[in-house]
Order: sequence, then structure tokens, then C-alpha cells
Amino acid sequence: MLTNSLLSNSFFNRTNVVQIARELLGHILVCQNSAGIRSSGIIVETEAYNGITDKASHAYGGRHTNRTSTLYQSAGTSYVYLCYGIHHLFNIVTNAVGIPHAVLIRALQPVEGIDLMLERRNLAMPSANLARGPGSAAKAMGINLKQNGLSLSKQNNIWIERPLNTVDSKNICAGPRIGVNYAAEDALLPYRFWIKGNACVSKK
DNA sequence: CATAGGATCGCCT
DNA sequence: GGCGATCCTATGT
Repeated sequence: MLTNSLLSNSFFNRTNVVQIARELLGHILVCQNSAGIRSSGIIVETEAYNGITDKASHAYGGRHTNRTSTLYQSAGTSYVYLCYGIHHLFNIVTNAVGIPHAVLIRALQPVEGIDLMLERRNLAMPSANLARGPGSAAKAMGINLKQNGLSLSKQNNIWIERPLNTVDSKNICAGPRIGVNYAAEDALLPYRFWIKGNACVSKK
């Protein structure tokens, strides 16, 4: 079987988080459970959170708390937090240590471990919404607060692989982020990216 | 210590 | 399209 190459942390250690969010489309998120079984999915939707100047970011204004401390860690660190008391949202930290940039993974197109995903989601049949939406994507992959602060790597059983075929730029769409109306003018920034026409993207 | 609210989802109408 | 679920986090006293 053809193996994809691992995405190294240097991919994430760059200054332009918006560009990274865009480039992540088409990459494969892989999680391995304790039995060594892989769950994976193609990243079809992302959002960029641009650190201390971004009103939608948890780190806006340099906010530094227990929760947000993960955002200030090194590029390629997993930032997981609980939203609405129910949903675990999975992000990847980017840029240098001390700069709290992150990319939110909003939706996946399931590839491997679909039976496991169905079990985790409590669903009987596969459908486009198996990992559609950030809460559902994390749940399908078995991601929870235990993964917060981990460096993406095979050692930690969670990593990103390069795609065999990259996404053509004409198939990438951009628009405002979801659920960040409180961020005033920053809510309008086109920091959300998705693969055009993909059924596993969360919204039109 | 107490409390309000959140980068959502799925069920109900 | 409206709304309840459900609990961590941040903030204020």
C-alpha cells in the first residue's frame, strides 16, 4: 500500500496562519487508537485564528489563561477545548512559540476506520455528516481533552499526512468564519476555507 | 465561591 | 428555524 508522507512541524511553523489553513485542505488527519487501528479523514474545511489581533481568537489581546496556554506552544501542537459543554473542538497551533495562532479543523471526509467513527458518533450508517462540523469531526476521530497540548506525531497517535494529490486552487473557496459574530469587524474576514462542492463541508 | 456564556449539534416543530 | 443539552472556563466578589 502506498504510504503518504508525514507533515512535519515545520509546515506549521510559519507566520501566515491564513495561508496554512488554506494549504491544509486535502491533507489527511490520522488518529490511531490503543489497538493500533487507524481512523483518518481528508480535511475539507478549516478556519484560521490569527492570534492577539483577531477578535475571534481565544488569545485576542494577548489573553493568557490556563486554557489558552496551549495556543502559545510550538507549531504543530494540538489545541483541544470544550465548547458549549458538549463538543470538543480540534485545532492545530501554528507559528513560533509565544505566538498564539491556530487552525480549527471544521470537517473531514472519512477515509479509514469508518466503523469506529460510526460507533463513536452513535450512528448506524455512514453519511456525509459523519465528520461534518468541528464537534462531529473531533468526535468521529475520538479526539477529546486528553489530546490537548500534544505534538502531532506518530508517537502521540495523532498526525497529519500529505495528500497524494493536492487540491487545485480553483476548487478552494473562502468566506467568513462560523459562530464568531461577537468578533465585530473580524467576523467578516475570509478566514474560513473549504473544498468546493464537497458534501462533507459543514455549510453552504 | 458563584455565575454567565460559549469557535455546536441534533431534535423538534 | 427554534431551542435545549451540558460543563468547562473566565471573571468578579
